[in-house]
Amino acid sequence: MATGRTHRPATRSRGIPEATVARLPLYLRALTALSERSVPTVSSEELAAAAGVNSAKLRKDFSYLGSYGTRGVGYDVEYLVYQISRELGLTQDWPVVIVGIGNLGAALANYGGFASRGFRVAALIDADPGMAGKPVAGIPVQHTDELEKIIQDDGVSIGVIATPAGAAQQVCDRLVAAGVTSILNFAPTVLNVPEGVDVRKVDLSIELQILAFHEQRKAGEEAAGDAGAVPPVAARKQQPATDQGPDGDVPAVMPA
Amino acid sequence: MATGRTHRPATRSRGIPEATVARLPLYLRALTALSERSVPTVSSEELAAAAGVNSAKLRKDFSYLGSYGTRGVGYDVEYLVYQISRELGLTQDWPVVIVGIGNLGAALANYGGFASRGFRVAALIDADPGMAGKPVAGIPVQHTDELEKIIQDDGVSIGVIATPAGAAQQVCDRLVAAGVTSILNFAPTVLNVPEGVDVRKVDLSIELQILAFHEQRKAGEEAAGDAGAVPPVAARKQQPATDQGPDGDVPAVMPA
DNA sequence: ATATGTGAAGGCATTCACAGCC
DNA sequence: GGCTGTGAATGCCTTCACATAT
Repeated sequence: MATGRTHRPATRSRGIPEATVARLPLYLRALTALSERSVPTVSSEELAAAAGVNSAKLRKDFSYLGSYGTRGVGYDVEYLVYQISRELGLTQDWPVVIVGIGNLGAALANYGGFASRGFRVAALIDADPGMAGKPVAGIPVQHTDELEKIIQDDGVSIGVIATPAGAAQQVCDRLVAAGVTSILNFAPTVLNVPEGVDVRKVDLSIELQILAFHEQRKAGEEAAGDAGAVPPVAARKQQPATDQGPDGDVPAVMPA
Repeated sequence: MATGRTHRPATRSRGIPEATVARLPLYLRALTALSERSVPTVSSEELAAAAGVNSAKLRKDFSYLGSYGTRGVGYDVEYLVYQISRELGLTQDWPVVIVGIGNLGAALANYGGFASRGFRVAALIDADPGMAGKPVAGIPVQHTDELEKIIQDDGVSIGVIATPAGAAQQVCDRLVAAGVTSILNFAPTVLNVPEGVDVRKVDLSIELQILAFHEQRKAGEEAAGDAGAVPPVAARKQQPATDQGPDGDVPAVMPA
């Protein structure tokens, strides 16, 4: 600790582990709920429970941000909300464009949690000329031709791709060429991007397949009958307190 | 155990690491594309590129499934498609219910990749009586009252929650009580489930916040051309913060 | 007395690099 | 020669357990 005073978040922010960054939004959500109930302080134990992680992990995570707690007491809710928001970059406004206004794109445009925290839908873009001008979630859809102009005019750096898989890479290329450096991809495709561009993907189909894998495992406890040489289970896994952790999972994906 | 070379035939359906399981769907998708183009074999290098991972990782992943490749040649596409499908449990049909047919639920119901591979939408469920009977994606929406009956009648073990955050835990409890053991949660809430139930979550807001974090870091780096040296204090966009912040403007709000 | 902050230990996952087989 | 399969090395993340602070 050495530094008894003067935290230096800027210096540390460089070294926050990815796994920790991925949990900060979770803590922030739990803290915001506490804040709305006017709870002044919270212990690592309580907050961890609310966020669905264990307390040691939470404390370690917070230690990367700085020493924001008080021993023997806990954490000041408002202060932590502010610190995490700042660390995540939510104290500024991020204009976002959504490309592909089908069912999913419309759902995203209507998603409340969007505007609520730092993000603002700057534009909705679709390739169908018939959609141009139509308002979705109160925002008029614009044609793909306008893509570059929109991004440059509004200084958009985050793009959401909700197009069919076949169009995704092309849209991605145009977004990147126009200046977007972070992409959230809902299309079931691997996107190729140049160095320096972050991509995160959300893939329904993959999530379901992972669930199916575990589901099959659960079911295959007494019926092993299937093609191939699926061997009988040798060591039965008793049902100990599976750490269950709502978390045993890795965030769906990592940046390319 | 570590001494000899435990000659064990490809019989390790048991120890597949989570990280590997999470990538199998990716490989499967790439392989399916190859299969459709009638490509007979593929090398780890090519397949890895298509899936967006590196080849050493892919080979290691496949080694957990067994020795399905041929040295000097590569992997047989059709054979691998089958093996991975089987491993993921996709050779059987998984009935799925979607609860919460708002914008998002409708988008999910319409999502093609659903039916295409092992999954079948068994029912759409919504709490709004006004929606009952209305067809979405060709499937009539049923009222929440029917939830238990549907799950039991169809033997549903996978449920998708696309309700508002406030309703998610309640829906989750009912799904679990009725027999569902795997849940895909789109609501921005931590779900509490008993042991043995798997939950995976998809959270737009969290993904955006993670992107914002990296985006902010990129922006902050532009100004600091050189790392390590003492950067100009004023160049940082970061706020001084450090003290109990009389606050400033905590962006009040939060989703649902 | 109580709860944080953190070295140290232990577990996983990724990457390396080469032996083994075609 | 070419490419897979895999021990070994490396690095990251989690968990433990306790010194430290209020």
